[in-house]
Amino acid sequence: MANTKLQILNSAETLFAERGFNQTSMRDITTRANVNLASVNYHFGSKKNLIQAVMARNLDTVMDHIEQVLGHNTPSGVEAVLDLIGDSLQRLEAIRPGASHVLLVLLGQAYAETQGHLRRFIQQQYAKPLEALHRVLRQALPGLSPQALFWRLHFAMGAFVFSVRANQALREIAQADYQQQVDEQGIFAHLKPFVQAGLQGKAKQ
Amino acid sequence: MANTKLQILNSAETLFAERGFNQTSMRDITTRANVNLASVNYHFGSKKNLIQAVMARNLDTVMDHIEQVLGHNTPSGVEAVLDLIGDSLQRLEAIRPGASHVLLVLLGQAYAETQGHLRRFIQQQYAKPLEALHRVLRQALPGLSPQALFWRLHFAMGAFVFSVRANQALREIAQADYQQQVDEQGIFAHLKPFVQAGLQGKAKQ
DNA sequence: GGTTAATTTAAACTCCTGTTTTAATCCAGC
DNA sequence: GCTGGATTAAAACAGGAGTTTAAATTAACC
Repeated sequence: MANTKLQILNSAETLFAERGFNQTSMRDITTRANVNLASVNYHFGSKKNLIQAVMARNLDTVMDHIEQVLGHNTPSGVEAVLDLIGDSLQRLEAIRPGASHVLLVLLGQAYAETQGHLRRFIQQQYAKPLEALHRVLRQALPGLSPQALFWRLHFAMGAFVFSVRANQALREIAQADYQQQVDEQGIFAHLKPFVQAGLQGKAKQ
Repeated sequence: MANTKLQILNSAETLFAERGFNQTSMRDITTRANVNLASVNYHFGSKKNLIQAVMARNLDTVMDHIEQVLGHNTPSGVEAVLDLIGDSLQRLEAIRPGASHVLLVLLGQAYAETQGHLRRFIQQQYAKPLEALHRVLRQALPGLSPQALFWRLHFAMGAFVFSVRANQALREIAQADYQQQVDEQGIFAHLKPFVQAGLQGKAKQ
């Protein structure tokens, strides 16, 4: 069946998001998917390829939307750009519930891993929409030098990615210390003003 | 010799910072240190304990300084708090060159790991200075609710930690794309205004 | 319906991991 | 100089990892 491939993809996606790439073995994946161990290598070639496939399935949706929107309008202002990203994630979430969380966790791991093969994969595979995003942000932040923008974008991504990565732990702490029930969107609501202010803050000196 | 323990510590520190905890095997460590494989378990008990020992050696210096300064003065304003952290890192750097970079990379990994045993270790071991830092930041940012401050602190840490974690890759990109030579302090110079603006940005709604 | 290709299966393979064991060696203190 | 605890050394251990193999099964096509 072509079902096997899909079951592997779903199983891997769930486990990757829960435990991370390295903490998830092929045996974990195939057991959960009720398929044979060797089928992963048969259908995907290697674990590395499977990781990229899981990544691509989620990121494609988001990047397609971003590319499409930026093809028509040019959002003005940092907030509009951040909203575009938020909207794209919500679109993914509508298509497959839970997928936006999964994607963010995977993204976090992709940028946190030492080797960086996933990071290269992303930058090559989605060069066009990423460049478009960079372009509108340059326009929205004319006061920043290219270097400053480069770093701030990565700081923003770091804040983003980190908050999702440590999501579970942080949510537990937040709940214990502040009796505060937090969901994914609640975190995003806190994140947006932070990133927006950080990007717009006046440059050094 | 008591030298063995120190050589292990130094070797592990270097390799952890370069490749990460999981990508560094005990054999890597002992080979580099020119000591026997079993000596790690003899002197430290386990790899997990070794990781904590490496962490503690660096974090102790920084936290001691922070605790001491906050015991005397109360810095007013976000910038002063950020400068205190920066100064503490520079102090560590003065004692052992390269150590501040190592510490930041280790911190990043500590907060990025899935299990989080290092995160718990840090929060227990350094509860007092961390609480003091939290206190002065509350005073410096009276407009933020406890919940908002909680999240922004973690966003800030994420930006911080991420930028150091992806340090090597980002520096290569920055150099290739912008002919920009960047060192550790150069990144910090970019980071400070971002975090400062992010922390001070007006809360949502 | 028989043939061929695609897929699934069970098992083994190879490599690497952290840890433990047991013997050898070192080095004080008497 | 000898004794006894501390340290180092070589080797093996036990378990888990990703991948490969070769046979069995299923599916598709003429």
